[in-house]
Amino acid sequence: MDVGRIVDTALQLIDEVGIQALTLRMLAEALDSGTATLYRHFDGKDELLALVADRVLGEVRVPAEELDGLSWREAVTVSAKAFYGTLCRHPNVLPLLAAQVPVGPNGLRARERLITLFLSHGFPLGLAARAFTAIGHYVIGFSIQQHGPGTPPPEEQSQLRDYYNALDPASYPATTAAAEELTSVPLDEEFRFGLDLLLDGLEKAMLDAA
Amino acid sequence: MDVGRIVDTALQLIDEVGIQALTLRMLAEALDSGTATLYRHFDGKDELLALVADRVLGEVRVPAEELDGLSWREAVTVSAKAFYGTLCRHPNVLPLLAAQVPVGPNGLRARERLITLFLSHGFPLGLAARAFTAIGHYVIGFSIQQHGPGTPPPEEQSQLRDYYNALDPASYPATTAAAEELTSVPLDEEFRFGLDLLLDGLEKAMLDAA
DNA sequence: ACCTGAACACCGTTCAAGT
DNA sequence: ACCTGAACACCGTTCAAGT
Repeated sequence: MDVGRIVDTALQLIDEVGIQALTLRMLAEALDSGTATLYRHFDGKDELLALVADRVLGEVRVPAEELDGLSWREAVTVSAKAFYGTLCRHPNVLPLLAAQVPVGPNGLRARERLITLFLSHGFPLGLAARAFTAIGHYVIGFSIQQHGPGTPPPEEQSQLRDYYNALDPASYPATTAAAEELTSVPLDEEFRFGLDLLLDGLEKAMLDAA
Repeated sequence: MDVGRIVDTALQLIDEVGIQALTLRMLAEALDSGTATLYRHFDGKDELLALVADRVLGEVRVPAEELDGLSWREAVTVSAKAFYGTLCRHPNVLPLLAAQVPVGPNGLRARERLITLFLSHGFPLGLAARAFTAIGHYVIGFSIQQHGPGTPPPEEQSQLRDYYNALDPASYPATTAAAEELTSVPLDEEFRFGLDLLLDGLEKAMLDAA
């Protein structure tokens, strides 16, 4: 039994039941083993979870050919969407990615690629570094807010709308007026909206720097 | 013993030891009580944590007078900085705020106020709603990334720089080149940078809509 | 009627005993 | 030398017994 299979199984279980509900006993049983055996392959639950987080980051696939010939703006959009898509496939893993700066091998590779992308399009080093950080924050922040109170996404959206609509309009005139807008916009579209805000800002920063 | 005192004490303990390390026994002892007694005031640890999260949101104070006469851009900046400042005082609470859409009374009030701010400056309803979401995502996402691997902020920044610098420059040329930029920029400045990107984008969206 | 000590089922982790 | 059953300390939660 190698670490890869343990991490794969842990990710599968987390996708099904969440981080909170994953227990080492459950994981051991799924691997036809015992909890004590697991400890021979990693140092504790926290380290295992870090491996799972990096495993998910490794799932983000942006073939270099796909970015060839694109403007930096298009290339960043493709990359951010790929990242976002992967996070949406593993919503239960999001708290792990948000809780700390990812420094596993796959996290480092992703960081390296995006900073290189900015540099290759003439961004000054400082702007490239901060652009990377801002976009990373945005994608993770957006994804984590989206997959909120545990319930499945479609249910949740309409539940949230019901909640907003049930509020007293006298106390919350703006929130109730915007209830439809806050919850009915397709999430992909809302993701694009915020991303475009950031890209508009970066475009302006590049013009100002030139 | 009222719920307010329980939540205040829980927040104090979380500020000191973190969410993971807070136990109901510890909380009960700090209140000179027993765990069973706590359950008469809330339904379980999760509900208590939701109360703590909303308690923190209630700490964000932006007096209406302070926003009088400001442009929407200035007013949003003041509000976002106040929010950010409060989150920095309670970094251990961040995972709670990121894990779900805050629907407690203080969360609702904050949402209402910011959407109203946009509306009062002529933003269309849809743009106001999405601007609120984008900025909320950004502030929480930025804050949560900033307070990463458990270690205190100053240590962490230099630790992270050492980590980046120790990488093989042949494998990670961009990351090592940007190591200084990634970790040495004052955090407040970096926060402002990303926020300004968003505000630039919103300004453009307003011009396009007009 | 209200409160709570003590117990319950279960967790992450460890280690002495097995092979 | 390697593996692991069984135990340890402790968790969130519950309830029957006290006041």
